[in-house]
Amino acid sequence: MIDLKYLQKNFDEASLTLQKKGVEAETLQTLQGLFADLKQANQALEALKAEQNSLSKLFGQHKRDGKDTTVLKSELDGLKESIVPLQERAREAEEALYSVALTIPNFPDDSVPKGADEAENVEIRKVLEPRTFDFVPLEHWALAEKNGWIDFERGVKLAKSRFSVLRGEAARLERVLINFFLDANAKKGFIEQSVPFMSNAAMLQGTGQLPKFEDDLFKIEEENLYLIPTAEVPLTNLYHDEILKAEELPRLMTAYTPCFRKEAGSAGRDTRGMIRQHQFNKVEMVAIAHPDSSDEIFDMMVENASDILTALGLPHRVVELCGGDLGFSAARTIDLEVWLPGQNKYREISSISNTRDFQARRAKIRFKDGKKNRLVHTLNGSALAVGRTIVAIMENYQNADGSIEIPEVLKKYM
RNA sequence: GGACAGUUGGGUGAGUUGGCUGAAACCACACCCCUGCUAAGGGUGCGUGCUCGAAAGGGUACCGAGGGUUCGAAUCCCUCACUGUCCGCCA
Repeated sequence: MIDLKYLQKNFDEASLTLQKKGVEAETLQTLQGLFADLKQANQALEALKAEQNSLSKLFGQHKRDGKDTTVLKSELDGLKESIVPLQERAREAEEALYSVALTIPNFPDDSVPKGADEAENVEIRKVLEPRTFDFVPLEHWALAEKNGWIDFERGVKLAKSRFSVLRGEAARLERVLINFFLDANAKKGFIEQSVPFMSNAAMLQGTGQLPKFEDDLFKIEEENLYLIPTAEVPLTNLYHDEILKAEELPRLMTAYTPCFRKEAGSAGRDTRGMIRQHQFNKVEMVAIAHPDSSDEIFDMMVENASDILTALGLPHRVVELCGGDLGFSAARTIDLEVWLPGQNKYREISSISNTRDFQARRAKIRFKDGKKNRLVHTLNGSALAVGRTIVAIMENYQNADGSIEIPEVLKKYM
């Protein structure tokens, strides 16, 4: 959630900044109005409550002293009655405020490039030269068929479309990649965690998936739980509603989890192959950081993910997202896009974001800064998406006969 | 799934004949003093959110969550969640 007090004091600036993310000034006007309403409603209510409290105290005293209380009682009865509508008004004002506030995206950093969509993202650098093929490289789904690696049909039979089954070497490669990623992250100081793959609504609100993006989540109705769309949710919320000591920062965490997404709104996109599945595996990094060091940690996370791709010998590029392509919670995001020779294009394989205090405010994650409690910064990033790494290995390491080499660094794991 | 018990501040834990308890005491922690050596003594401070205030300080809310009774609830009632124990079931 954005800082409403900041919005109130710096409306024009804030409104300009959020334009980058496509938020209308009008919406912010409304929000500001609701914030003022709530304040006013609370002030009126609290004044009466104060009176009620002190008179009730007096009432008790009179009772004990055996004094007459009939006058006080009728006064209090009147007060009580006049409090009811104020209470209702305050409740409504709060509801109205949050129903809007929770749907406003984070402020992008000043450094974020302007732009409407992914076409205007900015390439920062390329790493590794794509190899040249003396044959026409195949797409991964064709290679999967040749090698019997992926059973798309039976995945659909077991669940529904956008589910698949990995077989033999491919299944093993998946397991090996997870280990490789976790080990690499551990070397950078990320502590491995094994977390629930389901999450309750409060946690999902903490990281920003709810209430706005409920349609993207698989929900278990009877239990009031959701399948996690990313390990960012459990990892970040590990410290939900906690106050950490300054010296406990940063907390660096990593976890392997499957991720579940309905992919609502991407109908027809990437339907062939395993680029976009309802369930995919991912190893995630999350950092809970002191505000002063979140930029430094962000760079470290980008470097870590990029280094992993380099170690796998996978050509990729580092891309800074423009305002229009930035996610809801992110102040800044760098994507790593891996080269897919079969598709002849770069495709996202990792996304690293600094959400600043946006998630921390929702999830109430603070730290003691001397006497005061301050919001932490939270960061998250994939290192890496497992399924897409398999796709990248297949396409980049394919031979003319359709067989696939295993990258050197993975051989000791296989 | 069934039965019973419980859920208070960083921890242990009082308070459950409703008011003087936002919360005793102890521990932990921070600062200060004494002392002078590996141990101890004394003092002060020490929950969170919102809000008013330049600050000092004040108001309000929170004793698992939500609702109810009442002039007034940590204390009474209802619903739910969670924890513990026993039974059942089970990888």
